[in-house]
Amino acid sequence: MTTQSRATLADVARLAGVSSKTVSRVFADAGNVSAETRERVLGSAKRLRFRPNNLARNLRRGGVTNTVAFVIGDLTNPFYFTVAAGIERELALHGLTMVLASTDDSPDSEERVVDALLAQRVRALVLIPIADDQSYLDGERQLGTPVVSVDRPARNLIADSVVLQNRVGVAEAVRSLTAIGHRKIGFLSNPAGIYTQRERLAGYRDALREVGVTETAHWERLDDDPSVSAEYSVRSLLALADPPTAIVAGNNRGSAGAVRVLRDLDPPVAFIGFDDFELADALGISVVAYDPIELGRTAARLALGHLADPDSFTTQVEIPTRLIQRGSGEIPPPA
Amino acid sequence: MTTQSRATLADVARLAGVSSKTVSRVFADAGNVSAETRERVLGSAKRLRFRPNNLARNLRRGGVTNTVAFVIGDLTNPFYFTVAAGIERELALHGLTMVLASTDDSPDSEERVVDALLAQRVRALVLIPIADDQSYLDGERQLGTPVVSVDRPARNLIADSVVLQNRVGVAEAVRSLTAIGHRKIGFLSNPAGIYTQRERLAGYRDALREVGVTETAHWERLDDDPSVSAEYSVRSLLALADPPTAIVAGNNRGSAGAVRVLRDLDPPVAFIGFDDFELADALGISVVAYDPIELGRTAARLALGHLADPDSFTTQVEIPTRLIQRGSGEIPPPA
DNA sequence: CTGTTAGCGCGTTCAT
DNA sequence: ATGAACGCGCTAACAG
Repeated sequence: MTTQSRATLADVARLAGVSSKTVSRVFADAGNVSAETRERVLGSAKRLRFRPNNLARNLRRGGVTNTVAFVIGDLTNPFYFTVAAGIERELALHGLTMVLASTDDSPDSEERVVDALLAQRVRALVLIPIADDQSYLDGERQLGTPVVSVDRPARNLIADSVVLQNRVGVAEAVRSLTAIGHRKIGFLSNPAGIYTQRERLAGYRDALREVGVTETAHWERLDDDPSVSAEYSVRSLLALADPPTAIVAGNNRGSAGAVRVLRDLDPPVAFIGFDDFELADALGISVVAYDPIELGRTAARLALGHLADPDSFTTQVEIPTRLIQRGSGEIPPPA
Repeated sequence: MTTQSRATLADVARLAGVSSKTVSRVFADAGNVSAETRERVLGSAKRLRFRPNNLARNLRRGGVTNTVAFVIGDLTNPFYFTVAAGIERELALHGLTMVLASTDDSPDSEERVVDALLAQRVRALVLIPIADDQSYLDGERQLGTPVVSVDRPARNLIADSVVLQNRVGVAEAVRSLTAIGHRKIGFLSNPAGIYTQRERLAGYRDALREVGVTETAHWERLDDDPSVSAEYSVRSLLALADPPTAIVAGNNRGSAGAVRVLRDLDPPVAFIGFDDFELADALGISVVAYDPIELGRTAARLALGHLADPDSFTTQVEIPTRLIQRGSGEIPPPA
């Protein structure tokens, strides 16, 4: 197989017997070209397998592309990817494409990955902050590139952000448990150090404080070690001298572990997870749910808004959560 | 907020008192520049918030970028995005980034989406074919752009492909059922029209034919309508005068439905699904599993291989599947 | 180790 | 309705 070289505007123009500008008009403006010339140009283009070069086009137009970057932590996490789906959809409505890059949840690689994307002249940057300082983006922001942080607020950077109603969502869940009499409620969190988990923990404490429970430390299983399984944490709670009658998980990792342990317990232990998951309905698991697609769409909309009006104020959006009762959260404490 | 204009190589060169080529060397070659000059250039660049423009760089270098396109059907499908994760990882190892575009499983939009990506001068194209003709890509392939189809073979196009061991995998699953005495085995498929499902159906028939069962039509639930729920299909099988004693599902959609229906059945009905899923182990569901990450990695490797050696032959790879027994597939037929 | 010249493929700005 | 000249930001190919 021989690899031929690519045809350019000029090649097409030569074959069609017109100037390159006319070909340019056919492929871009679509105006001021006679139908006959147009046909001839398109015919030549097809014969030469011509494809307009967006690199050159964008360069001439001032170095702006039609792509928006999304910097994601871990590509295998369904949550992140569903957010990506939302971003992609919203962008597609506006003729923009998404480039995706992963930091593999490594704070050190964040700046490197982001830099590489900015060098591609993306029009906007949506990111899930992993590092604990995003001040390196300030210059780019001042140059007019919209920056939107998702799931967690950016640190040391003025930027739009879209986060979940973490604290209120968990508080609502815990309140539903205290309302039916629970007072001994466990909380699972791993990794406990990140923003979302800290917020959810705060919500858990809020709701318990409302009913006079302030000593919660022994019911909290806060870890920052992926090797500590959620199953293990649940079992350690149940092994307490005074075990909880209900458990709340800060993420779907915790739910997966809890489901495995709590299924055949007698007396049953109430459970509410954060993040909905496939089959949760079939298993009767109550959860604090939200719309991850909407999270992505909202982030994309904020980016597009800044693109349309560079002088607009930065915005913080909270995506609502809602408690979905499916049984496991409605189990009362043993009499 | 005022948006300043972006600094260029020349701006940095002027401030540093060197030629633009020297600045270029600092940011690209990283060779043949004295440490002192280098420092001065980097200092000026920082002050001006200079960021190299990859568009211009790539244009000058012959219009080749560092991006590979992945055209995906439906971003919200966990299978697809896990494949994407594999692609991204493999590409990242080679300094390439992935751009992602979705056809929303609409055959009509495929060519449009692909065209837009090719105009961005991606170095290679990985796609999940949705349309039933990919001949429109032949010109691009002849120009040297590697094309790799994933999950399904491309139609009317010479291209590398990576598919699953669909037929063999399902045959193995069905054989495990016939081995313990099952003869009446149902098969769920929706959408039944696509390549993977047709292959899996063929595997199902293969294995049953081996034990002399050739009349399988009434146990096959083949639909091409998303509104027909898997639950409904399962129930319709169980409602037969002579209901199956085991059921095999062609995808995880079928598994989700089957799990809901089969949980509390007496006598129990054996079940094996295609595609592994979260909590399948906790639920004791046997499945035909494979490594979707590996599917993506392999696709990326094929693309990279063609990039390294444009004259290499096209390759068809089959990713192995394996039967994971977790209980549901080991239930014998009622005596 | 550093600079000069030319041009990647296209669109803009004029002109005709 | 069409064309000529120039330049977007950068790097290849040469000098020196």
